[in-house]
Amino acid sequence: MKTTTRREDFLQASLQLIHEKGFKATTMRAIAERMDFDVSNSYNYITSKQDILELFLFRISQEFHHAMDNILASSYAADEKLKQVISAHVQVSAQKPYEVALMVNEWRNLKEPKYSEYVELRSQYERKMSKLLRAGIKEKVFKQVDIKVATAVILSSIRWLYDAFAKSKNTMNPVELERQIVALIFGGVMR
Amino acid sequence: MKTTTRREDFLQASLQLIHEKGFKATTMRAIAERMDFDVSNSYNYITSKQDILELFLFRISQEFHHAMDNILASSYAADEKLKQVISAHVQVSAQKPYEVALMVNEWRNLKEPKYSEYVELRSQYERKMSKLLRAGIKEKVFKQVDIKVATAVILSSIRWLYDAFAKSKNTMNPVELERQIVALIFGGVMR
DNA sequence: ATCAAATATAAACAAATGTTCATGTATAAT
DNA sequence: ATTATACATGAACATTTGTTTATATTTGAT
Repeated sequence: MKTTTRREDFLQASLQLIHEKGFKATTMRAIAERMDFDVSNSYNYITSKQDILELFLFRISQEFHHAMDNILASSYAADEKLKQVISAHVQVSAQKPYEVALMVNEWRNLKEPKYSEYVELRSQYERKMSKLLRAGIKEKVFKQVDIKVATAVILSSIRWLYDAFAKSKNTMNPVELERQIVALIFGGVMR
Repeated sequence: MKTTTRREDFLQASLQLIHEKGFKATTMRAIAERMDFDVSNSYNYITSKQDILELFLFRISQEFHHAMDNILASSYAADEKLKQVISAHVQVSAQKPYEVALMVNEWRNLKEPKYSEYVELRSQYERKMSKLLRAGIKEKVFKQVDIKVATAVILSSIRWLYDAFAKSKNTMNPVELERQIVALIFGGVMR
């Protein structure tokens, strides 16, 4: 079977390099060099450098949205939903740390109109999280916290995950990690 | 009195622009244009573009370290210390949101040896937070959480603050914000 | 009024960068 | 064997970018 590997290899090399150096600092020549061919050949696989970024960013964003949508549409209680959202973040961060890294660090490098599109997706995701929290408060499973603050705190508190997995893919146990994080977000640090 | 305003104006314009566009995307010409003078004149105030970044980054980093050190050296209990660390983050983020933004987003653009220096400062800060948490667990005021995870979660959960203040300098009330965040980190979301 | 420091301009530079074009070679299906 | 498709090369391009150099003007203290 032909897995059209060449293009995928190129994209993986790009992803790796962008993660290492940042999007702006990653030159087309550097990617080509890592693939052991000339710069110009890169344009047989993509039509512009921006393409690479857009490709990864919108794909991984969609993945998060899908997970979130399925969880919200379930009949679980709000606390179980929140647990599952956290679980999804841990799992995606574990399986695709470099893509998540782009989501955290490189989305600013998108150009219009993709930039605005992406910012909107990001806002939508935040709104979905807010919705979950609001429901949980109404269900009386969550405290009466400020929704905006809680949304920011919770989403922000899991944004470092990709870094832990990017550094050590094997040593980390996603299941135990999830347990720890859920414990903290649910119950805080105080005894 | 002479407030040597010219250089400071230049640096403020730089900071503003870097916050807007990112360090790499901010050109010396763009800064000069905002100051209404020629590019070359910029080099009467700095010796290189890197200088600008280093200047802001190490200055603000020191500010956080100072605050943390004073808190750790106090005789407060661990939970009160943690509260004060959070308070310091809120205040610095409120007063210098653009500098904090650089700390979050642009430190990767430092070049060696400053890059390694900065990464070390960052690690030190994390270690100080871990120390605080470890003490709190021993004092039995904190739960027996995983120190590494708790450090990452807590520090990460307050990294968005600068953004809230950069967007709306006046509408945000730092005191109330601090209260909300402390409540979440101390007690979690569950009722 | 003089003189030094601060502030500004104009021109030029070397290097880096994304991208294109014309062309060539390997591969696999017909 | 022919042909279409995938994969590759080399040269060249127009811009952009950080920085330097030489020189001028403004400003404030003496």
